[in-house]
Amino acid sequence: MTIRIYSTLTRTKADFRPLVEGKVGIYVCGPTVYDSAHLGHARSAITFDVVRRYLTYRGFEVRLVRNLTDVDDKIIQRAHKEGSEWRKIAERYAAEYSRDMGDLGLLPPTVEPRATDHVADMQALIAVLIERGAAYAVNGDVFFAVAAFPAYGRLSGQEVSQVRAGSRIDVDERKRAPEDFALWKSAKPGEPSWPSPWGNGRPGWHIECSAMAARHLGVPFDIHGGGSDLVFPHHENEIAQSEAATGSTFARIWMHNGMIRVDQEKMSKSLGNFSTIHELLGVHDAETIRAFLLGQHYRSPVDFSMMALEESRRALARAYSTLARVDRGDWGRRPGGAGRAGADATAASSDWLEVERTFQAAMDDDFNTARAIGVLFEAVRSINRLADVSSEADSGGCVRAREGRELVAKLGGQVLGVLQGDAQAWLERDRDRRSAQMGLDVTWVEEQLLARAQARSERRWADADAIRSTLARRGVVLEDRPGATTVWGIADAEPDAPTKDA
RNA sequence: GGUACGGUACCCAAGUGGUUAAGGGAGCGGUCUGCAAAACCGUUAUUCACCGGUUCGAAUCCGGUCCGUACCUCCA
Repeated sequence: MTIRIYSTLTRTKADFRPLVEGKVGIYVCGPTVYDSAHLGHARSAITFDVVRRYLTYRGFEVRLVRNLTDVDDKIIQRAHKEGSEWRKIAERYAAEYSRDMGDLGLLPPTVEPRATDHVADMQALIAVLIERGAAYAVNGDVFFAVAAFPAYGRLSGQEVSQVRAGSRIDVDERKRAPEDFALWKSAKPGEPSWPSPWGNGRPGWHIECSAMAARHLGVPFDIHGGGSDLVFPHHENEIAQSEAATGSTFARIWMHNGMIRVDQEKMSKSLGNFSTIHELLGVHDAETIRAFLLGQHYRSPVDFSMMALEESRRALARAYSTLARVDRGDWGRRPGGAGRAGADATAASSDWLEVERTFQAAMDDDFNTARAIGVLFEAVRSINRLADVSSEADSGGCVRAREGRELVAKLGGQVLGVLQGDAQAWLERDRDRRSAQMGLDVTWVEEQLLARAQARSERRWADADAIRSTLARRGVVLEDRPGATTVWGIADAEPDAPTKDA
């Protein structure tokens, strides 16, 4: 089975054949480091983290390049506003981004190039463009001449005439045509600048990606990724610059992730409706955020809400409790559960080889993580069924359940970055976090548990139940396990009722 | 105005020509349990915004209508 990938360039899925057998080069547009990263940045990064992980799982040697734009108008503005130095701003937010991505469980990119380390590469590229007549210098600025690149607009489906009709284009007398864009900006007082053949200045935004991709992957390369809001003009301009300069294809496949929406609007800095990654990680586990994002296809817009995140948390908690159950060898408590039909279903769905094949088929189809997660949840149910009907720890059913547990952890962990690590520890962290959020006195809960255990051992059921109700009113739910042990957890909030915080 | 993408159950969501329309959340009924919880079983879309058309066959293709979102030089 071959992997099929949707390319924005062709608007269709096609079989993936890398340029070099067994190897894949990917370039993803990273952030401009002028402020904290929000969920939208996380989505893009996680999308391509999973692309990379899956291709690696399928045996490819992946080289992932994700840049940092560390010189830009917004960085300079921010520095002026804070009375700071632009390099310090860039440094601060680059470090924060790196920390956030690590916290979200992203594998570090193979290379994380910075624009300021590639100014010479950009200048060389600009020089070639001027030499070829695709760019022109005017008083220290250099512009790309869109007219010199007839294929301009192919990626976004825009026509130059229509672009020109757009009212948002800056009128700039120095440009030959309104759609031309800056490759090099002449230095202004108080702004960072580098010497160049056209005078002191700094690079335009688009040229950095062309230069860094060429430097770290060579041209052409396999996959270029980024948010769908970058299709026009950023990626369109990258193509124009790179292909006008080299005469060759730039990126073979263009992948774009969809935007995050809040109340039917795009989450963005300018609208102010964003949640930073750091804030979200204060409320939810990284894997919950990953599961939420990966629960829908990467190209679709996703509507963000705290309720939706909470649903993902519950789903993940269910999977984790199954893994933990297998780990502690909790077998055969409800032999009647599955029934005849259930037993057949179990046999069919606990064919782990088949499960892995189905998972692969989902991921092969343009990285359909939503379907892949569905496969994992079906496996979780099978594991529970097996555990329900099997009792001897060395019986076939228990062995199969353990194998299933390993498979779920392997696929989830290696490919999606969820369900990795110790299941019991995840559940405990989840409980601790939620009890803290509710302001629950854990010591008091433990005392109640002891009192109830005493009552139960004396068969004072009414007293035991009274304690259960008292705890329930505080949102604590009890689970009596085999033996004399009782574990406690936090009850799920009513779906429609807002969470009480008083 | 131009360019794309989308509208599937109570909610989220996968499915883009053909067996019972994934999965998750929520609800309800049941098994199990001292009572519970968890888990499991069953159940909640004869139907995929609406109207036409193509086809032996359509959620899926085509045309139209309505609604939503994004992009059109700040954006992941």
